[in-house]
Amino acid sequence: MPGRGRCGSENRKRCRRRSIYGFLEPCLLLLLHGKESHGYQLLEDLEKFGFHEVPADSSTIYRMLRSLEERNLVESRWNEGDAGPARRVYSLTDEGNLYLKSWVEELKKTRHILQTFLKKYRRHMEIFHGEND
Amino acid sequence: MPGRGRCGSENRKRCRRRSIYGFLEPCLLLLLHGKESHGYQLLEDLEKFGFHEVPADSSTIYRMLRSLEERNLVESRWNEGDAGPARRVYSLTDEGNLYLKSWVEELKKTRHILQTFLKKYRRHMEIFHGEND
DNA sequence: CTCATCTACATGCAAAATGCACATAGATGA
DNA sequence: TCATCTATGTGCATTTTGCATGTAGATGAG
Repeated sequence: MPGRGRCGSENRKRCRRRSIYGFLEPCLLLLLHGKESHGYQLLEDLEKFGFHEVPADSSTIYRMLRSLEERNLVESRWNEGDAGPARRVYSLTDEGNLYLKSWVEELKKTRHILQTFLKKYRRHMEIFHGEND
Repeated sequence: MPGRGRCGSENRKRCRRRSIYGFLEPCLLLLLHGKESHGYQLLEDLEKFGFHEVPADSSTIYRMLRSLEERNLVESRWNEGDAGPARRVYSLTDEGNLYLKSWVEELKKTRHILQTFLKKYRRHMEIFHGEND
């Protein structure tokens, strides 16, 4: 069931996200690495990264895939052979592979900044409250 | 010199960010933890987190601080005593302190997802190319 | 056969975040 | 006097994204 809310509780509207921005993009690229797939499948496979909630709406995923295709990072073909409605099957291009690689470098830096932040916070807590977490 | 470009090279326009979304918010809160400060100072102090480029424009920082104040997470007063132009000095409220704490929990989850992603990528590289990174 | 449901993809719209250009204004020193 | 630095802010356009909704073939129950 795609298109469901992402923010946990019911009637909250448009809550702040507080997660990695555009992280959907490298996730899709990595899922497509060495294994072609289609939007609806990718939506389900995103779970594998350990999100508590799906990090994006289905519409966002379809749009992201089209955006990747416009930038020649993935390519698509129609698969009408199998059961069910036709699917647009995406696969990674060589360029997309390189792009994924650059994303990984970026995410390593992000991890480092995150470490710095959390270390800094812990130090603060030790000084101000004698707590540690 | 605030207001400079953020994307490294010169003529590129509006490049994709590929970093943590809204990460500015917890950074500002942590910088204000136990030490009041003003926008222009905070802009410089952001370096301490190890960013390669400042993660936000000065206008974004000032707007973010106002937004935090509207949500009662920080409070401000005017400091006109010292040298130079008047500064709006912000300090963390109790509520803001709790909010920072919740941000930290969120960022720990983010760190975990990031680890999962990078591990998954490394595994792929080992399988597909015999490389490891 | 009919109809609800599931799978799959897509669009329209509005809200939110944010970069860039620019405005404002006091302080400072040449 | 005037350029420059510090400091805060606004206006505008672009990008991203959630939510609602549309379309359409496939599938199974009745």
